[in-house]
Amino acid sequence: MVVKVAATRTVHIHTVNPKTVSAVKRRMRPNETMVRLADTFSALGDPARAKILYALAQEELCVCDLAEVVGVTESAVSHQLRVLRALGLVKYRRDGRVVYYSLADDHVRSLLAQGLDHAEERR
Amino acid sequence: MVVKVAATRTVHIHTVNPKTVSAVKRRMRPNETMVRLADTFSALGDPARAKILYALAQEELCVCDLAEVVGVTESAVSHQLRVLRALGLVKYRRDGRVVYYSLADDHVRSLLAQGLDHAEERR
DNA sequence: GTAATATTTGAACATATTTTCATGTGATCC
DNA sequence: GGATCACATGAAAATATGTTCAAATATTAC
Repeated sequence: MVVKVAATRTVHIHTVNPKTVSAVKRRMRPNETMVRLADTFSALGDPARAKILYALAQEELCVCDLAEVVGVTESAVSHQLRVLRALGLVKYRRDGRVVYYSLADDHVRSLLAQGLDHAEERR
Repeated sequence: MVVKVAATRTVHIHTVNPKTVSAVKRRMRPNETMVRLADTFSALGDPARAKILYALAQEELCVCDLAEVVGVTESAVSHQLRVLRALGLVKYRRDGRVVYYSLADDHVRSLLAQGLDHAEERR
């Protein structure tokens, strides 16, 4: 629906099913929550990071071994690990000059498993 | 470990735990699978798309109502719906000039639920 | 102390993603 | 038929993201 808001400006105020819209809006989670949700999924949404997490789902690994497993440079892995750390998805411990990373909790493990179900079920 | 591969070139051949590396590599899924996995998570990895999917997890909605719920333009929603369609995450039906979208299957619904668990559990 | 190793960091670059805006298409209403 | 509405699409613009390379930090070995 086109509505005139000034002599020269019009605006669309569409809502085909206003009741449905307000019901769904009411049930929508706060923006902050949805952004955090999206951030979590984003973390899994890059092949390198998905591989890192899948590898860590099996065993604790140090940066250089992760780089070898994933097939990218250590620097690239380190940058990715920083975002995973910031999201609280991985934790680490230092042993001498080697830093071992592992999954922060089982949430990620089950998200990965469920995502793989979907990705591997095939047409 | 730095290895000289030519008079002027050196290369790092790091592997702190070679056995672990080969074990994890052996269990790693094919690259194609991991890319598809990442693609699926990417779809959920944008706030607008996450909101769209969360809304559709409740009810079938048309494009303009989705735009209203999510708080972006219809054009933007339409573009996002195209990527969700391409990934087989949503389906749609036409009713006159209105197009109603809904979730393609329950996979996404459970991924969303599980992601929300993580996003809402606090710190 | 110096040298070497494992990792982190910063900045530049390349690439991808998202939104906007204008236009195109299909359907209904008159 | 023409006008309008709901949606889709393309290209440009604005952002964001990921990798690379060089340099910095932390730890150990000597």
